[in-house]
Amino acid sequence: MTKRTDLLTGLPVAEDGAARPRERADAARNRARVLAAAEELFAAGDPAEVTMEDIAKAAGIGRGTLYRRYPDRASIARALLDEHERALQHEILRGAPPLGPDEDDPAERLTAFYAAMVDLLERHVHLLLGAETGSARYRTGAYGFWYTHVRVLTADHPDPEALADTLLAPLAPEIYRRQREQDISPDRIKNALATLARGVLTGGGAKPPE
Amino acid sequence: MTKRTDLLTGLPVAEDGAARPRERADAARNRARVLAAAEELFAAGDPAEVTMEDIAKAAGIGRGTLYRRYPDRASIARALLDEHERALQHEILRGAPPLGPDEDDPAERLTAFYAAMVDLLERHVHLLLGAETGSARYRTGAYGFWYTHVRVLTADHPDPEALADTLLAPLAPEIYRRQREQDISPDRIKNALATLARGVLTGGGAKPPE
DNA sequence: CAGCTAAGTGGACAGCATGTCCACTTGCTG
DNA sequence: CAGCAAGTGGACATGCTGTCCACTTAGCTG
Repeated sequence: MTKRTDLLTGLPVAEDGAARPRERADAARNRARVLAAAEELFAAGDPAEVTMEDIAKAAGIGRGTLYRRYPDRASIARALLDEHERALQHEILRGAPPLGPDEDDPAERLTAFYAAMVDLLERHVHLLLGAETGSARYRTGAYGFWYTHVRVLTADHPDPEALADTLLAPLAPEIYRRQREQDISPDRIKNALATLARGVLTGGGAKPPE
Repeated sequence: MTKRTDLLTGLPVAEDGAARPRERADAARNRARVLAAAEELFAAGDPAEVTMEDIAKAAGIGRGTLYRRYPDRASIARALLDEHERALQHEILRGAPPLGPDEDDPAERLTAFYAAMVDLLERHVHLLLGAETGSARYRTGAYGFWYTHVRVLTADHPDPEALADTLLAPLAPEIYRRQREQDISPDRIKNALATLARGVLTGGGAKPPE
């Protein structure tokens, strides 16, 4: 098992809550450089092509220093992404309707969730693509959160577990990029997803008469 | 631009339809070995981890020989996958209802398509995972076919282009693998997808009263 | 303010996969 | 059976990964 590290600082997590030595000034400066350089590189081209070497060079530090904090490209992207995802998660847990828990109609709440995710994707696809492509994505903490949320929203259906992954699939960053590359606007994507949400959660979906 | 090669034989495609020299016996034997070895390797572990070197070694040929026909792992997986996908495509174009063109209800035809794709996934996830993970998948000829099919089925909706990618997303091999790893049976996945198909295509989905 | 120590740094290194190249071998045809 | 194009396979150059360790430096302590 690899040692757990804090997402933002990249420092080892104190498992026992013991006081952790303060981050040194030079380390903090370099960390900031790394994040800034990485953000820029991810935005500039295909995030999947960005290497640890690129980031180290762009940040003006050595490879060893970079690896000291971040074991791979994905962890850097996640650090950059973290606060944005947290903000949305907070909205869902504590915010106002239609996103928050006081919304009564699951279809509308799912629709709002989809819309919020599209906004997140629109602003940060490059980070999401840099973070985890393919299978690794599903092992992320963030995915777990979205999964649980959708599973709860579909609780009235016979098989929420199977539905949840199905309903989250269209939010995969690769899909979003493809749609945007085809000049499909965020609003059109939101509408398509709303159709999905309402179609699945609004009474319909019963098997037609045999 | 890379030179186009035939999916099955890996030989250069004659752009002008000129007669192509017959494949030599030793070449044919090695091609068979490559495909057999690759099939086995893909099935054995994580297809994404299989390297060209592994395949060459398992097939008992040199790396140069392997690269002569197949430029990368994905093209080998596609060669193995090709006939299976073609069979399904044929069913869709010429087969009987509910998969074929004589099916009148788009919801039922989409449901049948989903079910057929789940069968394909169940049998060949390892090949699909070996073929193209992430973005490359959408540049495949096969994906284009599925896309067109779904776009036609959703033609009555205001935005079939946006919907098509959305509805295809849950069929991504990574999603399927994740669901199966969670012990969700193919049947449950088919049902979830049927919910989707019928929800979106059966009248529902209208915005609720304001 | 000087000395100490652990945190921090960066480049060297070994490992591994890729993709190309080319001298050699072999199947096929005439 | 001779000639040649197709086919073969391993060597090579390249690029990225992740680790390691000798050196540097920030910041505490007396």
